[in-house]
Amino acid sequence: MAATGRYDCRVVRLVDIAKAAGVSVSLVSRVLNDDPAARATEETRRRVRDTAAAMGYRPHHAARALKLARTNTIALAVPVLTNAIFSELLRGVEDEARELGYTLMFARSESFDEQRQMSQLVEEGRVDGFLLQRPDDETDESLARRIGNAPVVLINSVLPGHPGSVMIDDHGAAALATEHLLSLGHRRIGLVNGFQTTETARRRGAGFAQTLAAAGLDPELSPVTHFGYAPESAAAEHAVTEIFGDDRPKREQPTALVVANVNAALAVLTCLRRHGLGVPDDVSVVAIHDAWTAEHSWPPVTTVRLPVYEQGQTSVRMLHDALRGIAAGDTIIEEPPPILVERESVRPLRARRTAPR
Amino acid sequence: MAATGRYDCRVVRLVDIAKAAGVSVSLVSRVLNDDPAARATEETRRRVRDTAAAMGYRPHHAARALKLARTNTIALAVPVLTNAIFSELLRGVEDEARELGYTLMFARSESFDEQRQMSQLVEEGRVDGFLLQRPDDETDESLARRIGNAPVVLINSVLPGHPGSVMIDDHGAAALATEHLLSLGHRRIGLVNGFQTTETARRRGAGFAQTLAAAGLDPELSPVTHFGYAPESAAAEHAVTEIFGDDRPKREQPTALVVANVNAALAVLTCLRRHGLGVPDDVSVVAIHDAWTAEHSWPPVTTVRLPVYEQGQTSVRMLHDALRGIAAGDTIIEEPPPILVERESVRPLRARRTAPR
DNA sequence: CCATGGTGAGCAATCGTTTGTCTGCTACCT
DNA sequence: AGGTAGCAGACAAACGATTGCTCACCATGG
Repeated sequence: MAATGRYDCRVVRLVDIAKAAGVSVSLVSRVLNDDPAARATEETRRRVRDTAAAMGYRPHHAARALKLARTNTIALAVPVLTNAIFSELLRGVEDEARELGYTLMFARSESFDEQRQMSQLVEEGRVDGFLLQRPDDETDESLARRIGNAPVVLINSVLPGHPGSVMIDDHGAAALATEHLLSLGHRRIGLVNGFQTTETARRRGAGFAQTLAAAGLDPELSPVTHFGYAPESAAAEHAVTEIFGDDRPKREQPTALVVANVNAALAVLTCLRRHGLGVPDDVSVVAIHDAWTAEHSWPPVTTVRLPVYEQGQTSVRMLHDALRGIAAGDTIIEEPPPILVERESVRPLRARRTAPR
Repeated sequence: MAATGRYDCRVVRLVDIAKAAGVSVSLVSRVLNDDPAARATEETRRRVRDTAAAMGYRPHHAARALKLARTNTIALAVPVLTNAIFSELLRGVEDEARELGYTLMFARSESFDEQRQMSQLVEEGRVDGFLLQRPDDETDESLARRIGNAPVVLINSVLPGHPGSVMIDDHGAAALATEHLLSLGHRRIGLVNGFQTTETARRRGAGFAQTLAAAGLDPELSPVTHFGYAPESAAAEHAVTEIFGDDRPKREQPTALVVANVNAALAVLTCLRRHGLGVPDDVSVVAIHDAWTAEHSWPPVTTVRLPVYEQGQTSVRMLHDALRGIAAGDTIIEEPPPILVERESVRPLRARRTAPR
């Protein structure tokens, strides 16, 4: 047997099994694939299966993909991999992909650009389709071009004219966070939100605003910022400066903050401290999304946990359906519902250190 | 044109270009691949290239992989993706992979097991080889079985008998952290280390111990724990309890801690607080590896930054060499050297709140 | 006794590329 | 003028798996 390169890669092929079992290649293929057209005695089938197992046969992926025009591989493309929230999504995606027989390939959205479109993965026959979480700063036109007409399910994002988005209950999560603060007596609440261009920010902003309105509060007293979540950038600093800076009279400053993303919340904590504001003594903080980092910040952050694992599962199922020609509409994961995880970054308003009323 | 499924996937093939340009398939292939055996006039070449570009030709990956027995794809398998340190490694791997013409595929080490061996990826012809960071809790035998005889470069780990590991300067990093604390007057220093079975923990432990020994210190005063880094587990709690628990007389407790991993350091901060120990007032903390989370903890953690980006690059180059039959030995990335990033978790010993000596 | 049909299995084309070999043709040398 | 060298390009066989079709054999029924 010839070795390819320095590694002894003699792979077992159908023809090897056929020879060993004394049957034809096509019969081996049919038996191993449980093809109903396979005409063989039970004894022959067993012999084929046994020799295949004994020789350690693995179907050659490229050959099969070439013949079937199907790779049984899907890609998951997200803006950043190193994100504690993403790990939940990944678990769901991975579990469901395995369940449905897909191999999973990861990619960072950023590793694609005008040169290297994502649709290339499909055109080149590397993957059948992909799950995509849209980067915050990309225009509709650019995204549409990168997607081409490849089968795509969008995660936490939408594209006008594109069917198949999977969202979570951003509205409900923001409402739950806001209600929690309201129930503790807070009346001036700020929202540190993501970029206004993103669908999640819109939905979280709406949940926040509607909850305040339902409580009969004046939106003027509820500052909202839109600087995104990236902890490396000065996003949090901008947000905190805008809300607690000198432009705003002290007595109009919020006593509590809803931060639309737990990673951003960690940066917000640092900035609040720099501004001389204590958490929770001066400002209470609730973040949307739960992650292990929220437990290890100071103070540990109260969060709203969302069903991200289930979102991952559903995304794969939707792509699977799309690949089989079953059109899918947009989906919002509402089960299980958002849950409040109470930690130490929140305190009732009356217990504030400086101003009891 | 027939559409596969509901998506219009008419891919452009060589034969389409050949027909359009009025030449044979083989000539198109040769021209597009710059095959020196291509015999064609400059004019023909241009015509072929132009029509290929105009028709948006993408070579079909599976067909090429089948013919060439080479995928130009490598996989990166790490225990956890959601790790701020990993993002640096990933950047390096991705950049170098693109440079050398490889497509990158990610996998979590955990998604492989006795059923689904990693070597399957190679046997099935999905990837040419992979980069693997060994999970902390796997035995040599199990790992060797999962790898099979596939081309693998190990990252931050070793396997007896396996050539080709890429390490960073763990020894130097631990030494630098320890020296920093020594230079500030600390004499009783603890090490919160990873599992004793891992190579990185051994090397960091050695750097720590040698530095202390060189300073003429008694190792008995330097407690070392081996509970790993996972922030979800009780690893940090075990470590802090072992070092600062009641078993150890108060006066023998360390005044400073080297934590072998920045993620673990965040958990350690939380545990120290729970034990009533202030950082840096009662205990100074230096962590190995730098990450954005270290800036946003309380207090921000002093770290040792390591050249993880370069490690990623080198790993890909080593795998590339191995695939071309160039045997590679083990490598330690020593350039650039470890750098101390000073933040607020460290204070000179004489300035301690409680004990001036 | 012949037609029919079911059973067990093999033949051969095909997926899109690559690559060794072959075929004309022109031009040049002697 | 005949032989040959060199050039432009086509032909065809792979790579490994899938699948429609064919084929031989045997039993059964009319």
